[in-house]
Parts: sequence; C-alpha cells; structure tokens
Amino acid sequence: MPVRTRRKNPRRAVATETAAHGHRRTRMDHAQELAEDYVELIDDLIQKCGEARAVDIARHLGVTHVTVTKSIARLQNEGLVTSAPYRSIFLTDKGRLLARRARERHRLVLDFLIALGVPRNDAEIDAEGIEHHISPRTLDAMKRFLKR
Amino acid sequence: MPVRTRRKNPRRAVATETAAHGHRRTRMDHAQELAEDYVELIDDLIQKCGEARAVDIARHLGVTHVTVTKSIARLQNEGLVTSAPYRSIFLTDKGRLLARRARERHRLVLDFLIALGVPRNDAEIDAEGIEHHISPRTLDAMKRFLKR
DNA sequence: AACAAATTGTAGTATATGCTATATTTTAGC
DNA sequence: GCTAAAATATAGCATATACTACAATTTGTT
Ligand SMILES: [Mn+2]
Ligand SMILES: [Mn+2]
Ligand SMILES: [Mn+2]
Ligand SMILES: [Mn+2]
Repeated sequence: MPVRTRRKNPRRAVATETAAHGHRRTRMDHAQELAEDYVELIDDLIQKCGEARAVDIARHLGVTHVTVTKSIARLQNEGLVTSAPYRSIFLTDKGRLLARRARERHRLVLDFLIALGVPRNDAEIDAEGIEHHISPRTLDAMKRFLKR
Repeated sequence: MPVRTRRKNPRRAVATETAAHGHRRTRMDHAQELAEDYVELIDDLIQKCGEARAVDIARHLGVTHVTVTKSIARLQNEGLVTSAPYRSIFLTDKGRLLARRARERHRLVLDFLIALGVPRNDAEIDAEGIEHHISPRTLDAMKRFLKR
C-alpha cells in the first residue's frame, strides 16, 4: 500500500483548460456516435433489403431489439428517423444527410487504414470506433495520404 | 412523410455477425477508455505535482469533482487506484502499468497524426478520442509510418 | 381461417456517467 | 489556535445504454 502523504504546497493550476478541451470533445463525439452508426446502418439496410427493421438493426449492432427500440425513440425525438408501431424504420431528410456524411467518412477512414498497411479485418473493426473522432482537418490529412 | 410499406419478403439475414464484431469491440473500448484517461492523468499529476487530487483531475477532464469521486470509486473496485477520505489518489501497480501503456499509445497516436500533417491543436483533440480504438495491428502500422 | 413463428412493444432492472446543492473535513493564513 | 478558503463527501437527481421476461401484433404457411 502506498503511503498517503498530506498535501503541503497547493501547486498552481497546471494548464488544464486546453486539456479539458479534448476530453469534452470526445464526450460530445460519443453522444453523437450512436446516432451516426444507426442512421448509417438504416440507410444500408434500406438500400440492400428494401427496409430497415429493428430486428436486423439489432443483429448488426450486436444488441437486443429492446435496445434498438429505445435508441430509435431517441433518434426520432432528434428528428433523424420516423417509425410507427410494428413497422420498419425510415430516415428523415436530416437522417439521410447524416447517414451519407457518416458513411463517406467511415469509408475514408477504412480506406486510409488499409492504405496504411493495417490488415483488412483489423481495419474494419478499428474504423468502427475511430470514425467518430475524426475532425475535418484529420479527414483532410487522410485524403491527402490516399492521393499521394 | 415516407410511405410505410409492410414487409413482403423476409430477406435472409445479411451477414451480420462480422458487422456486430466491430460494434461490440467499440463498446468494449468505451468501457475501458475512462479508466485509461484517468490513470494516465493521475500518473501525470503525480509526476508533475507530486500527487493527484480529485479537484485537479476534475479540472483536467472538464467535469465536476463529484463525477471524479464516483469514477475513482469504480477504478478502486477494479484495482487500478487506491484512495482514502480527504486524501489524494494513488495508482496501484496494475494502474501504473495501464497508465504507462495508455500514455505510450496516446503519444504515438499524437505523433502519428502530426506526422500525417494534422495541425497540432486538432491532432491533440482527435488523439484523445482515437487512442482508445487502436488495435495492436494499427499501432504497428503507425509506428512503421513514423519510421519511414 | 387458423395456427405457429417472427417481430415488436412494454415493464422492470442495472450500470456508467454526468449534474446541483449541501454538509463535512482539511488546509492555509493570520 | 482561530478562522476562512479549499477540498472532499454525500444526497438526490437525470440521462443514455444495456439487459431479461413477458405481452401483443404481424406475417407466413397450412
Ligand atoms: Mn462506428
Ligand atoms: Mn490518453
Ligand atoms: Mn482519451
Ligand atoms: Mn470512442
């Protein structure tokens, strides 16, 4: 067990505001990323299957249908999707827009990782998490790398 | 409003298990990332200030000290830190190990983004989120890029 | 049309992370 | 040593995301 010394000299606040920035941004990214994954997947399902059903979303995300139902309710409140009881899920214009932007960024991140030399399987898994923390500046840098 | 058609032909389950993989991994990463950020910061504070106090952690992360207290309780349950009432926070051996690994990875991701041409400010913010979704394979690829 | 299977809804629960407001304790300055 | 400020603790609350268990509805097949 470590010795517990009492503090003696209150050090002046080390530059914290800048550090807090990054963490705040990450927390905001996380609040947004479920929405991005959902609308991207819903858009995919509609194109591939003709419609997006809760059960398919659940299987794709690896969660139960109950979790999907609750999340969809949140997305509906935010104006990203529409849904009616016992019916499949649709994207609003706003949702479709977010889906397209999310997919583009996702694809670019994936292509970038592969171009960097990451094995496809690992690249796919990592991209699923990384994609939500990419600022426009970093996206630009990845684009430049792909064009090199 | 979109037309709500009833489903006609239940499509066979599109390959879902592989897709679910990435999402499951991302959720696991998120469960781990608060721990990583905390122990890394605590290690920093101990080195720079001699000790890690809840109020400093709070300022660095941009949350209230109450949030820090609760999170520290969780980390203590997981054996990463020790704490006593009205005393500063210490890392266990396990916590120190995680902190060192997290910092190394964090630094590498940051260096990589900068080398890629991302402005330092954006790189610092993005790295804070990205670092937690980097598999060993991707880390290797980044190392190779830095050595190129 | 009736039945079984699939799908969706609902109730109740759990955990993690965040907050404000207030009480307590420690620290620092006099 | 007192006292005020700083730090920490505690109570109460809110939200997001996840689950199991069970009820209701829809769909596909006989
Ligand atoms: Mn994703
Ligand atoms: Mn870090
Ligand atoms: Mn981080
Ligand atoms: Mn993340």
